[in-house]
Amino acid sequence: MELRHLRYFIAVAEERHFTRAAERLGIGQPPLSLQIQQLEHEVGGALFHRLSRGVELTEAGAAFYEEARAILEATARAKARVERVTRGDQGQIRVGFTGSASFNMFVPFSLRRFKEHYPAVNLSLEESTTPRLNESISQGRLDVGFVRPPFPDSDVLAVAPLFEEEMLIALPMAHPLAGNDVLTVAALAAENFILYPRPVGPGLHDRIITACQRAGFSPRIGQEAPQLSSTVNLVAAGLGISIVPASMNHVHADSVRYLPIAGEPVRAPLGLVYRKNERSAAIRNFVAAVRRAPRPDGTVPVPPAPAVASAVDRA
Amino acid sequence: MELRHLRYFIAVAEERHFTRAAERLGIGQPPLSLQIQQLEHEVGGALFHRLSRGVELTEAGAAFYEEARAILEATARAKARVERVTRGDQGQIRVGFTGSASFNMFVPFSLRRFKEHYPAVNLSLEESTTPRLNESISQGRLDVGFVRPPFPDSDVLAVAPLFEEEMLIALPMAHPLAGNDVLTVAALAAENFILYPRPVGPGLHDRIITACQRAGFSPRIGQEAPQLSSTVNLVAAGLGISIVPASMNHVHADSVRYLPIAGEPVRAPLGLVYRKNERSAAIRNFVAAVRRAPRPDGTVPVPPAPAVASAVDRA
DNA sequence: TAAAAATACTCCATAGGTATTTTAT
DNA sequence: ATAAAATACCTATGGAGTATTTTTA
Repeated sequence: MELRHLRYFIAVAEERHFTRAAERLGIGQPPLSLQIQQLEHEVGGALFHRLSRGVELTEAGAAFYEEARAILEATARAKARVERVTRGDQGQIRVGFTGSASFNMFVPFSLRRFKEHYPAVNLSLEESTTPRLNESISQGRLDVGFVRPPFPDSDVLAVAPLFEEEMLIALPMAHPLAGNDVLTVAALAAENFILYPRPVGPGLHDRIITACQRAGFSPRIGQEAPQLSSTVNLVAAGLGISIVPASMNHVHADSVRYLPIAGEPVRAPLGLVYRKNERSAAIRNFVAAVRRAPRPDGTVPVPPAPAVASAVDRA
Repeated sequence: MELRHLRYFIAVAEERHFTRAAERLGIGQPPLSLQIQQLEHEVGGALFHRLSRGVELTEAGAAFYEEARAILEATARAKARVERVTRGDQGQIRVGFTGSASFNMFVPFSLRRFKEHYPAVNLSLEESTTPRLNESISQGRLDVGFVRPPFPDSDVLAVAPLFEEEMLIALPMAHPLAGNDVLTVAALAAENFILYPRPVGPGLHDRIITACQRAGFSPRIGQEAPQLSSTVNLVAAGLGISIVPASMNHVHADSVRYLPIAGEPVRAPLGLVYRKNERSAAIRNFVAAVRRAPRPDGTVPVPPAPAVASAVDRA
């Protein structure tokens, strides 16, 4: 059986007339008769009663008509679905992000923008650390990730650097230094730093350590936080100070004072990681849409110096 | 697009290998490649990623695979359904019966027997008068009918006479004649008869009138009942007497006395009406099953004299 | 470089066309 | 008697076979 048989059968069933059905199909009546005979032989029963003025459906034919219609409609649906998935209008994207990225409104805003353009694409979200996200994406458990440095230099992963935001010094409101408008990093030499373990976010961790060492001291870790988002909670509780991305400055805004760093700024880049050889149009559309999304105020659009130009953004 | 494309696509999708899929399909690899290319062109998107070691499904291909499987399964189902309907194992039969037929257990018993043999056939039931049933069946609103005489002599209708049951005299328990074991029709000459209008059931009506006239009188109609089933109710209420099929003798058994007729018996035939040129296997099976069904006790199996042998039972 | 898919071509099975016969009312 | 489907026969599209080249990792 072929779909041709179903198309021909439906024409005859609807015209109740072989000759008219043949005209409608743009073929002759004899080949149509033959195809219907083939079909009747294959399904094992007569589909039409031959009358002197045309034909009528048998009981079996009436049953077959419903099925045949449904089958042809299913093929049209299948075709349309391939087209949509191919264009990227339909599909599934598994999006990962680090805790610190989720505080920057760029992430939810760019997700929303994408959803507006591609409403039939399903986005599933997952939060993890930058190293775990890179691992998940290269292994195919996730498709894209909003990550912090270090950006992976791998055969399978590509990174679109999105922007860099300033990092701010976070102090308890009651802290003696909280009255200043700006602070040098050097002024923090005697403070207790609150930091998360380096593997959780090696990029920002290293930038903080480096900034301190440039200022002439090694930061004293007063308390380790499980991850970036909880450092601010510990600062608010008065357990120490920290240096965090500017986008966190709305967290505990009443009990934590966020001060700009005087002199050499410390910056927190944000990047979008994806697979270099990704073929899903939906995912490619997503990457393109995020790259085009407007950057938040007060961020540096393109990475100025330390970007690894080679491995980045080649897909 | 043809089902061939779907069959080939599914083979490649499952083997993830053109050459192996071609072997499985019993064709060569080049024609398979061509068919898949045609399919990809028609659906407007790539269905496979060509790798150095075989192929893998694209996102669109994975979506198409589900649809293709469903379509092939639907064709198999459609085929099976035609076979079942053709064999008469599946279908719909609209069964009519007169009120008096429904009192004879033969009707529900033969319906149940049929249902046991053909559980997938749907029986819909409808009660009406014999003339209306004949009309409905010849016009295609019903398929078969358990009817009383007169059996139709028509170009489109056939009748299978099933059996004849005795008719009994029904008297109120308090009636002076109720003490007898049998009664002649002549003994009823002075009674008030309860009868339904002739058009409702002309066959039994005429038999009662004829029996009375043979006994030398015209029955006096004391009360007209709307239909046969309600005559017994009126007899039970003491409004008169009647002559009814023996199968009604369990109705109002406490307040109505049913007496055999002495001498020439009055009989009530039951027949199954259907369309002579019926092609539905389910309906033909139904007619055959009912004809074969065992007759109730105390009935005359075949019609002895007045059957119209010509028009009956030719389908 | 090796495995496998894509081309290039040839062939033939069969869908479709034309002419005619058979069937059903 | 007539409309319409079936049959007979012919044509040609395109599915499938064989040989070879190109592609991909």
